[in-house]
Amino acid sequence: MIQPLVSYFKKYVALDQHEIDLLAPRTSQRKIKRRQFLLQEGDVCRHYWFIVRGCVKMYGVDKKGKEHNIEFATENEWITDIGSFHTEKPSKLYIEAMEPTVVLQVHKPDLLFLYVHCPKFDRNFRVIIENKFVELQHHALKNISNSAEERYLAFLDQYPKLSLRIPSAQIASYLGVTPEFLSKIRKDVARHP
Amino acid sequence: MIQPLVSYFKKYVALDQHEIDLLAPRTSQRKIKRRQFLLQEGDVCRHYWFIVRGCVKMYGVDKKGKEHNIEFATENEWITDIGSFHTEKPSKLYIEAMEPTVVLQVHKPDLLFLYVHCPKFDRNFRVIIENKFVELQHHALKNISNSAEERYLAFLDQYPKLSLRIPSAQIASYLGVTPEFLSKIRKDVARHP
DNA sequence: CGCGACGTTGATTTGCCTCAACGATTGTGG
DNA sequence: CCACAATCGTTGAGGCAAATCAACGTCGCG
Repeated sequence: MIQPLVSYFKKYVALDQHEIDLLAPRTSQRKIKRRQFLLQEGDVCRHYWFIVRGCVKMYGVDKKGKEHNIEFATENEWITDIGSFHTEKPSKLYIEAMEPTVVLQVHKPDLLFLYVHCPKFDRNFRVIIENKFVELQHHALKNISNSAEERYLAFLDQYPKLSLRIPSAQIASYLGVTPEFLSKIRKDVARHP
Repeated sequence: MIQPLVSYFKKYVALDQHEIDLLAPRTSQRKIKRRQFLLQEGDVCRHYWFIVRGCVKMYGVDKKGKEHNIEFATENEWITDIGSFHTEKPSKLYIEAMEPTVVLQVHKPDLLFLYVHCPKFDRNFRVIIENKFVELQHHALKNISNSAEERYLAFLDQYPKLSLRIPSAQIASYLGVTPEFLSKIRKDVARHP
């Protein structure tokens, strides 16, 4: 059942049988429907989730009630609110399924156990978060230096599959523009190839 | 000489004498003047830098030649272009001193040596990057969900010392607004307490 | 069938940018 | 020690990118 996860770690430092045996009993599979939540504002985030199948979004809600996406995750990606996970303070974020989704979740005490008993997990999760950091930094820089149209084209370029899979209003939220304005951008882009 | 760094690690998982002895010969102190660079676009980033004294900014330059700050670092903080450091591809970023600055730098082969020979460094650098990730995520979310004035006030609140230490044009660049517009914000804020 | 999710369009408004100009400092070389 | 340049913050006029608000068409689905 944790086969997707074992394959995933081969990209970093592959796990040996002993490590797989440590990991397997500390993950649990969970199925969530479209529009269900893995995390809601106010919850303390106590898990890392590995997406086996499906697609989720992570977002914050501003004082006017608008949602602002900061991260998407699909097959073979990890998602969690690292801030809340560490501090054990209530999260200000939501993680919600955009499709029927299957995750493997690792509970915080189990992850700490893995860190303590096997340094390779420290290593692997260090590299995972480094990659996430690079991606986020790239996104943050583009957001302050490029126009909305440039950001949209960059998104299509960087996440071609995702852009076909999720509603464009979700992309708009991630890019920091309104759905209406993104619609205009799409029209312009279609006109001017 | 590496005393500031040893003290720093006590915040995470403190180093024992053996680990200090591994680390010390693998750091080198470097002094850079105001406006000098630790990294320029096109360089491959081969170091982690720990700021002992001073202050640096990391930024990208857009096609119109404008600088956009994505990170500041001051005493007891690490800075590097993690993307370039990992891939060994040329960086698209600059790291420039805003004040006369003293850093301890760790060269990539030395860091890899530390990772391999002592798991505690994996652990510590995992936690360091996790904290940086949380900070960046916070910033990215604010940038798409708040007005320029709200972002400015949040910056003052989160980095009160830094906001007194660096020119406000640098803050404007970090917040994604022009210096002129930030000036107007400051006037409004001063008027309306 | 009817309802909610989704995308689109247009009219109007606004937050922020551009450009240009101007003091106030600070630094620096003659 | 002064002249001069460079940096830094500020102000104002005008313009544009993107938001707001409202309305409408289409689709998929319960």
